Amino acid sequence: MKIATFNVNGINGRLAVLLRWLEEARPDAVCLQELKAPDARFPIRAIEQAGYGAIWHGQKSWNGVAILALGREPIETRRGLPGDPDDEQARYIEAAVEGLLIGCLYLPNGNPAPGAKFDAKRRWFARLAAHAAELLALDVPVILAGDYNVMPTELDVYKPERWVDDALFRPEVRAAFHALIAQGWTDALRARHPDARLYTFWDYLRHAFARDAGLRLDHLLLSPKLAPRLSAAGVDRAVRSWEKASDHAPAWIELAPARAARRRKPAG
DNA sequence: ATGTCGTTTTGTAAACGA
Repeated sequence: MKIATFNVNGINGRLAVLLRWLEEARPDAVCLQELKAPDARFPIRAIEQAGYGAIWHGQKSWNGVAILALGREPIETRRGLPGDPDDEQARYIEAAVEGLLIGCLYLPNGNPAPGAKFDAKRRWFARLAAHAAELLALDVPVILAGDYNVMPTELDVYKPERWVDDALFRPEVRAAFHALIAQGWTDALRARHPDARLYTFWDYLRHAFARDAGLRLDHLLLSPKLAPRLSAAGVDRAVRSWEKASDHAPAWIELAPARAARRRKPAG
């Protein structure tokens, strides 16, 4: 089973890119972020014609998240992150797909830092951690995928010293990410590629992609029940080079069938 | 600072957020 996350940066402006990638990659489930469209303008017909069922949580101009499932309808379990009734930004949606609970998230950018936006990012992160802990307590297979707007370590930044004061890399935000991991989650791409420079985002400015001046911002976190099934992970870098590309590339994982996880190798 | 996208609108150019 292949599961991907992709910040599309405008689902209507990038529809041709999304459809081409769906056709080529054929992921079984997809988390999308930055739809930048209200619910009524989600291109559900084109998505269905590509073979996918979908649920979405849209918003005019900004944010917006969706979950796609190949050949089936995702069963929505949550819309919006709990913990703040005044939060009206469309940044979280959750669904059951093929026995898997999938949380799709778009964490606030938080710039400029310090400031009100940075404080809001930290509060949203705290709410995510609280909800993530509740998901772990369910003791079911869970994946939390999306644009976390965090580079977890220096290996995830083309030039770390330039980013130390940025909301995407400040110590408070990295600490929040590592505290989340410490709950028991597995950062799937890093688990499969411990030493590789893997980026999922390249700025439109200053020919960042041509220079490979990238950041790893998009992450797939696996619950303990799911982590043993991780068989492959990667980034579809080429998508970033396509015409009218998003500034993010899709990140993906492959999971072995559930029964394979029960086979244990002898210790040692 | 740089400078590039998609989006929206007291709209076809400028602002905003990323």
